[in-house]
Amino acid sequence: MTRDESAAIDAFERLGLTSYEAKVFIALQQLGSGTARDVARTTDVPRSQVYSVAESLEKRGLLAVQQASPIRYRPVSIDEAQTTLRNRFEREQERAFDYVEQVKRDSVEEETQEDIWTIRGRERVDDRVVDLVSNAEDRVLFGTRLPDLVTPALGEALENRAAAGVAVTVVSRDDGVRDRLGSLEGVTADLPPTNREDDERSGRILIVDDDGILLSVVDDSGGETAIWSSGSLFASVLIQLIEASDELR
Amino acid sequence: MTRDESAAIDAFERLGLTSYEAKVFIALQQLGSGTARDVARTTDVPRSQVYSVAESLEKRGLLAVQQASPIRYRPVSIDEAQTTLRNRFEREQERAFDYVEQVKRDSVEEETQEDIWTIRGRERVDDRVVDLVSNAEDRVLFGTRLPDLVTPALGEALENRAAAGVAVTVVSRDDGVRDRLGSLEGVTADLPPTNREDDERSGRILIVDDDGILLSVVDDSGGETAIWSSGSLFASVLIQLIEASDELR
DNA sequence: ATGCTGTTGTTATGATCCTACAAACGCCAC
DNA sequence: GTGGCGTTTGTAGGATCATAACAACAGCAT
Repeated sequence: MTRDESAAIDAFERLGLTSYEAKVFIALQQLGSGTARDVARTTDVPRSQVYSVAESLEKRGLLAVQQASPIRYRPVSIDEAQTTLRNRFEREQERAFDYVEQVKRDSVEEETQEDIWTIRGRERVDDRVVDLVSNAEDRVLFGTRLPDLVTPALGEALENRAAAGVAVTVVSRDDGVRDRLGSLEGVTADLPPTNREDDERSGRILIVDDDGILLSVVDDSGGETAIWSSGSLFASVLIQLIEASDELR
Repeated sequence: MTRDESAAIDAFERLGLTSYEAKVFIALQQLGSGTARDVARTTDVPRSQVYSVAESLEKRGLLAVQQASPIRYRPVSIDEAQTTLRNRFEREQERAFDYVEQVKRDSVEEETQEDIWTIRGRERVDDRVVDLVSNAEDRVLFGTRLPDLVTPALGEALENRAAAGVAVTVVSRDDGVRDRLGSLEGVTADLPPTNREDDERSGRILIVDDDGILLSVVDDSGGETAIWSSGSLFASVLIQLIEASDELR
Protein backbone atom coordinates (compact mmCIF):
# COMPACT_ATOMS: atom_id res chain seq x y z
CA MET A 1 0.00 0.00 0.00
CA THR A 2 1.45 3.33 -1.00
CA ARG A 3 1.71 6.37 1.19
CA ASP A 4 -0.79 8.20 -0.99
CA GLU A 5 -3.30 5.42 -0.68
CA SER A 6 -3.02 5.34 3.10
CA ALA A 7 -3.57 9.08 3.18
CA ALA A 8 -6.62 8.74 0.97
CA ILE A 9 -8.04 5.99 3.17
CA ASP A 10 -7.47 8.12 6.25
CA ALA A 11 -9.28 10.97 4.57
CA PHE A 12 -12.22 8.71 3.75
CA GLU A 13 -12.30 7.56 7.35
CA ARG A 14 -12.53 11.13 8.52
CA LEU A 15 -15.43 11.50 6.12
CA GLY A 16 -17.21 8.75 8.02
CA LEU A 17 -16.34 5.59 6.09
CA THR A 18 -14.63 2.60 7.66
CA SER A 19 -11.26 1.53 6.40
CA TYR A 20 -12.79 -1.42 4.56
CA GLU A 21 -15.38 0.79 2.93
CA ALA A 22 -12.69 3.16 1.73
CA LYS A 23 -10.59 0.32 0.34
CA VAL A 24 -13.48 -1.30 -1.49
CA PHE A 25 -14.64 2.00 -2.96
CA ILE A 26 -11.16 2.88 -4.19
CA ALA A 27 -10.63 -0.58 -5.61
CA LEU A 28 -13.88 -0.42 -7.55
CA GLN A 29 -12.97 2.96 -8.97
CA GLN A 30 -9.77 1.38 -10.21
CA LEU A 31 -11.48 -1.68 -11.58
CA GLY A 32 -14.45 0.06 -13.12
CA SER A 33 -16.57 -2.79 -11.85
CA GLY A 34 -15.99 -6.22 -10.39
CA THR A 35 -17.04 -9.10 -8.21
CA ALA A 36 -16.29 -9.65 -4.58
CA ARG A 37 -13.34 -11.77 -5.59
CA ASP A 38 -11.97 -9.07 -7.87
CA VAL A 39 -12.13 -6.60 -5.04
CA ALA A 40 -10.55 -8.97 -2.55
CA ARG A 41 -7.70 -9.61 -4.96
CA THR A 42 -6.79 -5.96 -5.33
CA THR A 43 -7.15 -5.09 -1.66
CA ASP A 44 -6.38 -6.73 1.64
CA VAL A 45 -10.08 -6.92 2.44
CA PRO A 46 -11.16 -10.53 2.94
CA ARG A 47 -13.57 -11.66 0.27
CA SER A 48 -16.12 -12.75 2.81
CA GLN A 49 -16.21 -9.20 4.13
CA VAL A 50 -16.63 -7.54 0.78
CA TYR A 51 -20.32 -8.42 0.59
CA SER A 52 -21.41 -6.62 3.73
CA VAL A 53 -19.07 -3.72 3.13
CA ALA A 54 -20.41 -3.26 -0.38
CA GLU A 55 -23.93 -3.42 0.96
CA SER A 56 -23.11 -0.63 3.37
CA LEU A 57 -21.59 1.42 0.56
CA GLU A 58 -24.70 0.90 -1.51
CA LYS A 59 -26.79 2.34 1.32
CA ARG A 60 -24.57 5.38 1.30
CA GLY A 61 -25.17 5.74 -2.43
CA LEU A 62 -21.54 5.19 -3.40
CA LEU A 63 -21.97 2.10 -5.51
CA ALA A 64 -24.52 0.05 -7.42
CA VAL A 65 -25.15 -3.67 -7.14
CA GLN A 66 -25.78 -5.89 -10.11
CA GLN A 67 -28.14 -8.73 -9.33
CA ALA A 68 -26.39 -11.63 -10.99
CA SER A 69 -24.22 -14.55 -10.12
CA PRO A 70 -21.63 -13.73 -9.18
CA ILE A 71 -22.79 -10.38 -7.85
CA ARG A 72 -21.05 -7.49 -9.56
CA TYR A 73 -20.39 -4.10 -7.99
CA ARG A 74 -19.96 -0.79 -9.74
CA PRO A 75 -19.08 2.53 -8.17
CA VAL A 76 -20.97 5.70 -8.96
CA SER A 77 -19.03 8.38 -10.77
CA ILE A 78 -16.58 10.43 -8.77
CA ASP A 79 -18.68 13.56 -9.19
CA GLU A 80 -21.77 11.75 -8.04
CA ALA A 81 -19.98 10.34 -5.03
CA GLN A 82 -18.71 13.76 -4.03
CA THR A 83 -22.12 15.31 -4.41
CA THR A 84 -23.73 12.55 -2.38
CA LEU A 85 -21.24 12.94 0.45
CA ARG A 86 -21.50 16.70 0.38
CA ASN A 87 -25.29 16.62 0.53
CA ARG A 88 -25.11 14.26 3.45
CA PHE A 89 -22.68 16.55 5.23
CA GLU A 90 -24.79 19.64 4.69
CA ARG A 91 -27.89 17.82 5.90
CA GLU A 92 -26.20 16.64 9.06
CA GLN A 93 -24.68 20.02 9.74
CA GLU A 94 -28.02 21.69 9.33
CA ARG A 95 -29.66 19.26 11.72
CA ALA A 96 -26.96 19.68 14.29
CA PHE A 97 -26.80 23.45 14.27
CA ASP A 98 -30.51 24.01 13.99
CA TYR A 99 -30.80 22.62 17.47
CA VAL A 100 -27.82 24.54 18.77
CA GLU A 101 -29.29 27.79 17.52
CA GLN A 102 -32.56 27.01 19.25
CA VAL A 103 -30.98 26.54 22.63
CA LYS A 104 -28.20 29.03 22.29
CA ARG A 105 -28.21 31.43 25.14
CA ASP A 106 -29.50 34.87 24.27
CA SER A 107 -26.18 36.52 24.87
CA VAL A 108 -27.16 39.67 23.04
CA GLU A 109 -25.59 41.88 25.67
CA GLU A 110 -21.87 41.32 25.48
CA GLU A 111 -20.52 39.48 28.45
CA THR A 112 -18.52 41.95 30.49
CA GLN A 113 -16.64 39.30 32.37
CA GLU A 114 -12.99 39.80 33.00
CA ASP A 115 -12.08 37.20 30.51
CA ILE A 116 -8.99 36.77 28.47
CA TRP A 117 -9.02 33.98 25.96
CA THR A 118 -6.40 31.91 24.26
CA ILE A 119 -6.57 30.68 20.69
CA ARG A 120 -4.16 28.33 19.01
CA GLY A 121 -3.72 27.94 15.28
CA ARG A 122 -3.32 30.49 12.54
CA GLU A 123 -6.71 29.97 10.94
CA ARG A 124 -8.57 30.30 14.19
CA VAL A 125 -6.72 33.50 14.97
CA ASP A 126 -7.65 34.72 11.50
CA ASP A 127 -11.28 34.04 12.25
CA ARG A 128 -11.17 35.77 15.59
CA VAL A 129 -9.47 38.82 14.13
CA VAL A 130 -12.12 39.18 11.47
CA ASP A 131 -14.81 38.68 14.06
CA LEU A 132 -13.43 41.39 16.32
CA VAL A 133 -12.90 43.81 13.44
CA SER A 134 -16.46 43.28 12.28
CA ASN A 135 -17.77 44.47 15.63
CA ALA A 136 -15.82 47.71 15.56
CA GLU A 137 -17.87 50.86 15.93
CA ASP A 138 -15.32 53.59 16.43
CA ARG A 139 -11.83 52.64 15.34
CA VAL A 140 -9.60 49.73 14.42
CA LEU A 141 -5.84 49.44 14.67
CA PHE A 142 -4.17 46.42 13.11
CA GLY A 143 -0.47 45.64 12.97
CA THR A 144 1.79 42.81 11.92
CA ARG A 145 5.29 42.29 10.55
CA LEU A 146 4.24 39.17 8.72
CA PRO A 147 2.60 39.45 5.29
CA ASP A 148 1.28 35.90 5.65
CA LEU A 149 -1.05 37.04 8.39
CA VAL A 150 -2.91 39.41 6.07
CA THR A 151 -5.78 37.41 4.61
CA PRO A 152 -8.35 38.46 2.01
CA ALA A 153 -11.10 38.10 4.62
CA LEU A 154 -9.28 40.57 6.83
CA GLY A 155 -8.99 43.05 3.97
CA GLU A 156 -12.69 42.80 3.31
CA ALA A 157 -13.57 43.27 6.95
CA LEU A 158 -11.34 46.34 7.27
CA GLU A 159 -12.69 47.91 4.10
CA ASN A 160 -16.21 47.19 5.22
CA ARG A 161 -15.71 48.88 8.59
CA ALA A 162 -13.97 51.85 6.97
CA ALA A 163 -16.98 52.27 4.72
CA ALA A 164 -19.16 52.33 7.84
CA GLY A 165 -17.24 55.32 9.16
CA VAL A 166 -14.86 53.48 11.43
CA ALA A 167 -11.31 54.87 11.57
CA VAL A 168 -9.12 52.07 10.30
CA THR A 169 -5.36 52.21 10.75
CA VAL A 170 -2.82 49.60 9.71
CA VAL A 171 0.68 49.60 11.13
CA SER A 172 3.59 47.58 9.80
CA ARG A 173 7.30 47.68 9.16
CA ASP A 174 6.65 45.59 6.09
CA ASP A 175 6.16 47.55 2.88
CA GLY A 176 4.03 44.85 1.34
CA VAL A 177 1.60 44.83 4.22
CA ARG A 178 1.23 48.63 4.13
CA ASP A 179 0.75 48.62 0.39
CA ARG A 180 -1.81 45.83 0.43
CA LEU A 181 -3.99 47.18 3.19
CA GLY A 182 -3.25 50.88 2.72
CA SER A 183 -4.63 50.75 -0.79
CA LEU A 184 -8.07 49.87 0.54
CA GLU A 185 -10.62 52.66 0.54
CA GLY A 186 -10.58 54.53 3.84
CA VAL A 187 -7.67 52.63 5.38
CA THR A 188 -4.63 54.49 6.65
CA ALA A 189 -1.24 52.75 6.65
CA ASP A 190 1.62 53.85 8.91
CA LEU A 191 5.00 52.80 10.14
CA PRO A 192 5.04 51.67 13.75
CA PRO A 193 6.33 53.98 16.49
CA THR A 194 10.10 53.93 16.42
CA ASN A 195 10.45 53.21 20.08
CA ARG A 196 8.59 49.96 19.85
CA GLU A 197 10.89 46.97 19.76
CA ASP A 198 9.89 44.47 17.19
CA ASP A 199 10.23 41.15 18.90
CA GLU A 200 11.18 38.38 16.54
CA ARG A 201 8.29 36.28 17.71
CA SER A 202 5.55 38.86 17.70
CA GLY A 203 2.68 37.99 15.39
CA ARG A 204 -0.07 40.55 15.18
CA ILE A 205 -1.78 43.16 17.26
CA LEU A 206 -5.34 44.30 16.95
CA ILE A 207 -7.12 47.02 18.87
CA VAL A 208 -10.84 47.58 18.40
CA ASP A 209 -12.47 50.70 19.84
CA ASP A 210 -11.27 51.10 23.41
CA ASP A 211 -12.20 47.69 24.71
CA GLY A 212 -11.11 44.99 22.32
CA ILE A 213 -7.60 43.68 21.92
CA LEU A 214 -5.82 40.71 20.39
CA LEU A 215 -2.12 39.88 20.55
CA SER A 216 -0.45 36.94 18.91
CA VAL A 217 2.96 35.31 18.90
CA VAL A 218 4.57 32.88 16.49
CA ASP A 219 6.62 30.06 17.93
CA ASP A 220 9.71 28.48 16.46
CA SER A 221 7.81 25.99 14.38
CA GLY A 222 5.55 28.65 12.87
CA GLY A 223 2.50 27.97 15.04
CA GLU A 224 0.54 31.03 16.09
CA THR A 225 -1.03 31.54 19.50
CA ALA A 226 -3.17 34.55 20.35
CA ILE A 227 -4.74 36.01 23.44
CA TRP A 228 -7.70 38.30 23.16
CA SER A 229 -10.27 40.05 25.23
CA SER A 230 -13.25 42.17 24.44
CA GLY A 231 -15.43 44.39 26.60
CA SER A 232 -13.41 43.66 29.70
CA LEU A 233 -11.65 46.02 32.00
CA PHE A 234 -8.58 44.00 31.30
CA ALA A 235 -8.77 44.86 27.63
CA SER A 236 -9.21 48.56 28.28
CA VAL A 237 -6.27 48.70 30.61
CA LEU A 238 -4.04 46.78 28.27
CA ILE A 239 -4.95 49.07 25.41
CA GLN A 240 -4.18 52.13 27.46
CA LEU A 241 -0.85 50.69 28.46
CA ILE A 242 0.11 49.97 24.90
CA GLU A 243 -0.99 53.29 23.58
CA ALA A 244 0.52 55.25 26.45
CA SER A 245 3.91 53.85 25.54
CA ASP A 246 3.40 55.11 22.02
CA GLU A 247 2.76 58.62 23.23
CA LEU A 248 6.31 58.79 24.49
CA ARG A 249 7.84 58.80 21.10
CA MET B 1 -32.61 14.69 27.29
CA THR B 2 -35.11 15.80 24.69
CA ARG B 3 -35.72 14.10 21.37
CA ASP B 4 -34.36 17.13 19.55
CA GLU B 5 -31.19 17.08 21.52
CA SER B 6 -30.59 13.40 20.85
CA ALA B 7 -31.12 14.03 17.16
CA ALA B 8 -28.66 16.91 17.23
CA ILE B 9 -26.07 14.79 19.03
CA ASP B 10 -26.52 12.01 16.50
CA ALA B 11 -26.00 14.53 13.73
CA PHE B 12 -22.81 15.78 15.34
CA GLU B 13 -21.60 12.21 15.63
CA ARG B 14 -22.16 11.70 11.95
CA LEU B 15 -20.08 14.82 11.44
CA GLY B 16 -17.22 13.09 13.20
CA LEU B 17 -17.57 14.22 16.81
CA THR B 18 -17.96 11.81 19.70
CA SER B 19 -21.09 11.93 21.80
CA TYR B 20 -19.23 13.68 24.62
CA GLU B 21 -17.82 16.26 22.26
CA ALA B 22 -21.26 17.03 20.92
CA LYS B 23 -22.71 17.38 24.41
CA VAL B 24 -19.96 19.66 25.64
CA PHE B 25 -20.16 21.85 22.57
CA ILE B 26 -23.92 22.19 22.83
CA ALA B 27 -23.74 22.90 26.54
CA LEU B 28 -21.18 25.64 26.02
CA GLN B 29 -23.30 27.23 23.35
CA GLN B 30 -26.11 27.31 25.89
CA LEU B 31 -23.95 28.62 28.68
CA GLY B 32 -22.01 31.15 26.65
CA SER B 33 -18.95 30.10 28.55
CA GLY B 34 -18.18 28.06 31.61
CA THR B 35 -15.88 25.84 33.59
CA ALA B 36 -15.62 22.10 33.50
CA ARG B 37 -17.97 21.94 36.44
CA ASP B 38 -20.53 24.14 34.74
CA VAL B 39 -20.47 21.87 31.75
CA ALA B 40 -20.69 18.70 33.82
CA ARG B 41 -23.70 20.12 35.65
CA THR B 42 -25.70 20.80 32.51
CA THR B 43 -24.78 17.55 30.80
CA ASP B 44 -24.30 13.95 31.80
CA VAL B 45 -20.65 14.18 30.93
CA PRO B 46 -18.44 13.43 33.97
CA ARG B 47 -16.47 16.46 35.02
CA SER B 48 -13.21 14.57 34.82
CA GLN B 49 -13.92 13.90 31.16
CA VAL B 50 -14.72 17.48 30.26
CA TYR B 51 -11.07 18.49 30.23
CA SER B 52 -9.90 16.03 27.61
CA VAL B 53 -13.05 16.41 25.55
CA ALA B 54 -12.69 20.18 25.55
CA GLU B 55 -9.07 19.84 24.55
CA SER B 56 -10.11 17.73 21.62
CA LEU B 57 -12.74 20.31 20.66
CA GLU B 58 -10.13 23.04 20.84
CA LYS B 59 -7.97 21.12 18.37
CA ARG B 60 -10.94 21.01 16.05
CA GLY B 61 -11.30 24.75 16.38
CA LEU B 62 -14.74 24.60 17.97
CA LEU B 63 -13.94 26.26 21.26
CA ALA B 64 -11.38 28.45 22.99
CA VAL B 65 -9.66 27.78 26.28
CA GLN B 66 -9.08 30.42 28.89
CA GLN B 67 -5.89 29.88 30.84
CA ALA B 68 -7.07 30.54 34.35
CA SER B 69 -8.06 28.69 37.42
CA PRO B 70 -10.49 27.20 37.07
CA ILE B 71 -10.08 26.79 33.33
CA ARG B 72 -12.92 28.40 31.42
CA TYR B 73 -14.16 27.30 28.03
CA ARG B 74 -15.90 29.33 25.40
CA PRO B 75 -17.33 28.08 22.12
CA VAL B 76 -16.63 29.82 18.86
CA SER B 77 -19.63 31.42 17.17
CA ILE B 78 -22.04 29.13 15.39
CA ASP B 79 -21.07 30.58 12.03
CA GLU B 80 -17.42 30.06 12.76
CA ALA B 81 -18.02 26.49 13.86
CA GLN B 82 -19.97 25.71 10.73
CA THR B 83 -17.31 27.23 8.53
CA THR B 84 -14.58 25.34 10.32
CA LEU B 85 -16.37 22.04 9.94
CA ARG B 86 -17.20 22.71 6.33
CA ASN B 87 -13.61 23.59 5.50
CA ARG B 88 -12.47 20.43 7.17
CA PHE B 89 -14.96 18.41 5.19
CA GLU B 90 -13.94 19.95 1.88
CA ARG B 91 -10.28 19.42 2.66
CA GLU B 92 -10.79 15.77 3.50
CA GLN B 93 -12.96 15.18 0.50
CA GLU B 94 -10.40 16.75 -1.76
CA ARG B 95 -7.63 14.60 -0.31
CA ALA B 96 -9.67 11.46 -0.64
CA PHE B 97 -10.85 12.00 -4.18
CA ASP B 98 -7.61 13.39 -5.51
CA TYR B 99 -6.14 9.98 -5.00
CA VAL B 100 -9.13 8.20 -6.43
CA GLU B 101 -8.95 10.28 -9.58
CA GLN B 102 -5.29 9.45 -9.96
CA VAL B 103 -5.83 5.74 -9.88
CA LYS B 104 -9.21 5.62 -11.57
CA ARG B 105 -9.19 3.27 -14.48
CA ASP B 106 -9.13 4.97 -17.86
CA SER B 107 -12.50 3.69 -18.85
CA VAL B 108 -12.85 6.17 -21.69
CA GLU B 109 -14.32 3.63 -24.02
CA GLU B 110 -17.65 2.66 -22.58
CA GLU B 111 -17.68 -0.83 -21.24
CA THR B 112 -19.72 -2.93 -23.60
CA GLN B 113 -20.35 -5.66 -21.10
CA GLU B 114 -23.76 -7.20 -20.91
CA ASP B 115 -24.46 -5.48 -17.67
CA ILE B 116 -27.71 -4.44 -16.13
CA TRP B 117 -27.48 -2.50 -12.94
CA THR B 118 -29.78 -1.90 -10.03
CA ILE B 119 -30.09 1.35 -8.13
CA ARG B 120 -32.10 1.93 -4.99
CA GLY B 121 -33.23 5.30 -3.74
CA ARG B 122 -34.93 8.16 -5.49
CA GLU B 123 -32.01 10.56 -5.40
CA ARG B 124 -29.61 8.03 -6.84
CA VAL B 125 -32.04 7.26 -9.61
CA ASP B 126 -32.31 10.99 -10.23
CA ASP B 127 -28.56 11.20 -10.58
CA ARG B 128 -28.36 8.25 -12.93
CA VAL B 129 -31.15 9.61 -15.11
CA VAL B 130 -29.40 12.93 -15.50
CA ASP B 131 -26.13 11.16 -16.20
CA LEU B 132 -27.64 9.03 -18.93
CA VAL B 133 -29.48 11.95 -20.49
CA SER B 134 -26.28 13.98 -20.56
CA ASN B 135 -24.62 11.34 -22.71
CA ALA B 136 -27.35 11.33 -25.33
CA GLU B 137 -26.20 12.03 -28.85
CA ASP B 138 -29.19 11.23 -30.98
CA ARG B 139 -32.46 11.16 -29.06
CA VAL B 140 -33.96 10.98 -25.58
CA LEU B 141 -37.33 9.65 -24.51
CA PHE B 142 -38.42 10.21 -20.94
CA GLY B 143 -41.69 9.20 -19.33
CA THR B 144 -43.27 9.16 -15.90
CA ARG B 145 -46.71 9.41 -14.33
CA LEU B 146 -45.28 10.97 -11.21
CA PRO B 147 -44.63 14.72 -11.09
CA ASP B 148 -42.32 14.23 -8.11
CA LEU B 149 -39.85 12.44 -10.32
CA VAL B 150 -39.30 15.51 -12.47
CA THR B 151 -36.40 17.41 -10.93
CA PRO B 152 -34.91 20.74 -11.95
CA ALA B 153 -31.63 18.99 -12.78
CA LEU B 154 -33.50 16.75 -15.19
CA GLY B 155 -35.11 19.71 -16.87
CA GLU B 156 -31.75 21.36 -17.34
CA ALA B 157 -30.21 18.23 -18.76
CA LEU B 158 -33.07 17.76 -21.23
CA GLU B 159 -32.98 21.36 -22.35
CA ASN B 160 -29.24 21.19 -22.70
CA ARG B 161 -29.40 18.12 -24.92
CA ALA B 162 -32.20 19.58 -26.99
CA ALA B 163 -30.03 22.63 -27.61
CA ALA B 164 -27.29 20.28 -28.81
CA GLY B 165 -29.59 18.93 -31.50
CA VAL B 166 -30.78 15.83 -29.71
CA ALA B 167 -34.43 14.91 -30.27
CA VAL B 168 -36.01 15.10 -26.83
CA THR B 169 -39.46 13.63 -26.23
CA VAL B 170 -41.36 13.54 -22.94
CA VAL B 171 -44.30 11.20 -22.45
CA SER B 172 -46.76 11.37 -19.57
CA ARG B 173 -50.39 10.94 -18.67
CA ASP B 174 -49.93 13.72 -16.19
CA ASP B 175 -50.77 17.19 -17.47
CA GLY B 176 -48.39 18.85 -15.05
CA VAL B 177 -45.45 16.80 -16.22
CA ARG B 178 -46.19 17.54 -19.87
CA ASP B 179 -46.60 21.22 -19.16
CA ARG B 180 -43.43 21.51 -17.13
CA LEU B 181 -41.12 19.69 -19.51
CA GLY B 182 -42.94 20.47 -22.75
CA SER B 183 -42.45 24.17 -22.18
CA LEU B 184 -38.69 23.73 -22.41
CA GLU B 185 -37.09 24.87 -25.65
CA GLY B 186 -36.85 22.00 -28.14
CA VAL B 187 -38.67 19.46 -25.97
CA THR B 188 -41.73 17.65 -27.33
CA ALA B 189 -44.41 16.45 -24.91
CA ASP B 190 -46.84 13.67 -25.78
CA LEU B 191 -49.45 11.39 -24.28
CA PRO B 192 -48.33 7.80 -23.98
CA PRO B 193 -49.52 5.19 -26.48
CA THR B 194 -53.04 4.18 -25.57
CA ASN B 195 -52.32 0.48 -25.60
CA ARG B 196 -49.72 0.77 -22.89
CA GLU B 197 -51.04 -0.28 -19.51
CA ASP B 198 -50.05 2.09 -16.82
CA ASP B 199 -49.02 -0.10 -13.94
CA GLU B 200 -49.71 1.46 -10.58
CA ARG B 201 -46.19 0.85 -9.48
CA SER B 202 -44.32 2.01 -12.55
CA GLY B 203 -41.98 4.90 -11.88
CA ARG B 204 -40.13 6.25 -14.90
CA ILE B 205 -38.78 5.14 -18.20
CA LEU B 206 -35.84 6.61 -20.03
CA ILE B 207 -34.49 5.66 -23.42
CA VAL B 208 -31.29 7.23 -24.70
CA ASP B 209 -30.28 6.77 -28.32
CA ASP B 210 -30.68 3.10 -29.19
CA ASP B 211 -28.56 1.64 -26.46
CA GLY B 212 -29.38 3.22 -23.12
CA ILE B 213 -32.40 2.41 -21.00
CA LEU B 214 -33.60 2.92 -17.44
CA LEU B 215 -36.79 1.60 -15.87
CA SER B 216 -37.91 2.26 -12.33
CA VAL B 217 -40.66 1.08 -10.02
CA VAL B 218 -42.06 2.57 -6.84
CA ASP B 219 -42.85 0.20 -4.00
CA ASP B 220 -45.66 0.48 -1.49
CA SER B 221 -43.68 2.64 0.89
CA GLY B 222 -42.66 5.09 -1.83
CA GLY B 223 -39.14 3.79 -2.34
CA GLU B 224 -37.89 3.79 -5.89
CA THR B 225 -35.78 1.08 -7.47
CA ALA B 226 -34.40 1.32 -10.98
CA ILE B 227 -32.62 -0.95 -13.40
CA TRP B 228 -30.55 0.48 -16.18
CA SER B 229 -28.13 -0.51 -18.85
CA SER B 230 -26.10 1.39 -21.39
CA GLY B 231 -24.18 0.27 -24.44
CA SER B 232 -25.14 -3.34 -23.97
CA LEU B 233 -26.88 -5.67 -26.32
CA PHE B 234 -29.38 -6.20 -23.57
CA ALA B 235 -30.29 -2.52 -23.61
CA SER B 236 -30.74 -2.46 -27.38
CA VAL B 237 -32.98 -5.47 -27.36
CA LEU B 238 -35.09 -4.17 -24.52
CA ILE B 239 -35.54 -0.85 -26.28
CA GLN B 240 -36.61 -2.55 -29.47
CA LEU B 241 -39.09 -4.66 -27.57
CA ILE B 242 -40.63 -1.66 -25.88
CA GLU B 243 -40.82 0.42 -29.00
CA ALA B 244 -42.11 -2.42 -31.15
CA SER B 245 -45.10 -2.75 -28.87
CA ASP B 246 -45.83 0.90 -29.41
CA GLU B 247 -45.92 0.46 -33.15
CA LEU B 248 -48.97 -1.76 -32.77
CA ARG B 249 -51.26 0.97 -31.68
C1' DA C 1 -25.92 -40.44 -12.37
C1' DT C 2 -21.78 -40.19 -9.26
C1' DG C 3 -18.03 -38.12 -7.18
C1' DC C 4 -14.55 -34.52 -7.22
C1' DT C 5 -13.19 -29.66 -7.41
C1' DG C 6 -13.46 -24.90 -7.05
C1' DT C 7 -16.36 -20.80 -6.42
C1' DT C 8 -19.92 -18.14 -4.21
C1' DG C 9 -22.45 -16.10 -0.61
C1' DT C 10 -23.51 -16.52 4.32
C1' DT C 11 -22.53 -16.95 9.02
C1' DA C 12 -19.87 -17.55 13.22
C1' DT C 13 -15.94 -16.63 16.07
C1' DG C 14 -11.81 -14.34 18.16
C1' DA C 15 -8.68 -10.17 18.29
C1' DT C 16 -8.19 -5.45 18.47
C1' DC C 17 -9.21 -0.81 18.97
C1' DC C 18 -11.79 3.21 20.64
C1' DT C 19 -15.34 5.31 23.35
C1' DA C 20 -17.97 5.66 27.49
C1' DC C 21 -17.84 5.60 32.14
C1' DA C 22 -15.97 5.38 36.82
C1' DA C 23 -12.80 6.04 40.44
C1' DA C 24 -8.63 7.37 42.54
C1' DC C 25 -4.83 10.54 42.85
C1' DG C 26 -1.86 14.75 43.61
C1' DC C 27 -2.27 19.59 43.92
C1' DC C 28 -3.46 24.01 45.74
C1' DA C 29 -6.13 27.56 48.43
C1' DC C 30 -8.28 28.34 52.44
C1' DG D 1 -7.37 19.06 57.35
C1' DT D 2 -11.11 20.17 53.87
C1' DG D 3 -12.87 20.95 49.43
C1' DG D 4 -12.58 21.98 44.75
C1' DC D 5 -9.60 21.40 40.59
C1' DG D 6 -7.18 18.99 36.99
C1' DT D 7 -4.81 14.69 35.82
C1' DT D 8 -4.22 9.89 35.50
C1' DT D 9 -5.45 5.18 35.50
C1' DG D 10 -8.54 1.31 34.96
C1' DT D 11 -12.67 -1.26 33.24
C1' DA D 12 -16.79 -2.50 30.36
C1' DG D 13 -19.05 -2.32 26.02
C1' DG D 14 -19.35 -1.83 21.08
C1' DA D 15 -17.69 -1.50 16.50
C1' DT D 16 -14.33 -2.79 13.35
C1' DC D 17 -11.01 -5.97 11.74
C1' DA D 18 -9.50 -10.59 10.60
C1' DT D 19 -10.07 -15.60 10.05
C1' DA D 20 -12.52 -19.70 9.58
C1' DA D 21 -16.24 -22.78 8.67
C1' DC D 22 -20.36 -23.75 6.14
C1' DA D 23 -24.06 -24.98 2.60
C1' DA D 24 -25.28 -24.33 -2.14
C1' DC D 25 -23.98 -24.61 -6.68
C1' DA D 26 -21.57 -25.21 -11.37
C1' DG D 27 -18.21 -27.56 -14.12
C1' DC D 28 -16.07 -31.73 -15.26
C1' DA D 29 -14.25 -36.35 -15.48
C1' DT D 30 -15.58 -40.89 -14.50
